[in-house]
Amino acid sequence: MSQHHVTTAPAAATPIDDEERDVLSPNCPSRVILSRIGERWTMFVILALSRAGTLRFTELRSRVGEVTPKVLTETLRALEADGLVERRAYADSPPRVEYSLTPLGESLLEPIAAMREWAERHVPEVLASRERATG
Amino acid sequence: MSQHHVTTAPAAATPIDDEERDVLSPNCPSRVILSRIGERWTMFVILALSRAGTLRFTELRSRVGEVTPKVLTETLRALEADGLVERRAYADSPPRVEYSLTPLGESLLEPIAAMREWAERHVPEVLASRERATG
DNA sequence: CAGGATCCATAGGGATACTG
DNA sequence: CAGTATCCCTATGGATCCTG
Repeated sequence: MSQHHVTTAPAAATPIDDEERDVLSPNCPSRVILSRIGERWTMFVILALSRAGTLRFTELRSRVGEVTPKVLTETLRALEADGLVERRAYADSPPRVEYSLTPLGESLLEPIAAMREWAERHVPEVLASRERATG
Repeated sequence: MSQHHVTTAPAAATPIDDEERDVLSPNCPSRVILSRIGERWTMFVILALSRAGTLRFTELRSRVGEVTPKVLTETLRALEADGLVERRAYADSPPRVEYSLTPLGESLLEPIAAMREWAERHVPEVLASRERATG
């Protein structure tokens, strides 16, 4: 993620008729979002929050059961940085922090649902095919 | 990927009210497909094939410009194993191999489109947010 | 042409232990 | 409670060179 691959062909008349090339850019919309939701715990966090509305750090953890705090924190920070999740910290003692989806995060639920539907309908075939291939 | 987490609760009245837990299974439909399309070159290959219909190995490469043959091969093999891409080899000389989407692969274009639309509409916000966060 | 074979770098994830 | 702080490991992806 630290590479830039500066495709800055300056003012030269670069014929950008093809959207194909776009897919390769680190800033390609699809890539940005797909690489984000493709990460290990992202989907879980988003779906958990979409159901619960609001969850505290430990609640989130307990729904997974296997995430280490470090990794969960990283996931949440990334989602927060992307504006998909809101982190609200209260100055209580003991500390209390609540996570929830932002409107932007909620808007993502729709394409996610489409993907899930496809997955539920077709992944059995994928798995079968995969098994045939590897044995 | 070697775990199974066989969710085959036979006849036992296992209260599978929560789909949440499912997300964690390696065989969770969503995870299967998301981790596949989340891989570095998968989307590119699928989209390229969806436009061209059929492409040879080198044609595919030239559309990317940066994939090494090894990685492209791995990507294609994975897609093939999943039944999303068809590989047709002709016994010519020089060798000729053509890749295309299977019907299953084509059916995936729909949810992908939904995701792309969301991405194109909202990723600017994500990027802006991301910039605000990291500076 | 369409890869196979090798070697290598790194990042994503994880295990553990500790703290404001 | 809600995280830090460390150390560590493997898989993914890449660079290179070679070949049926």
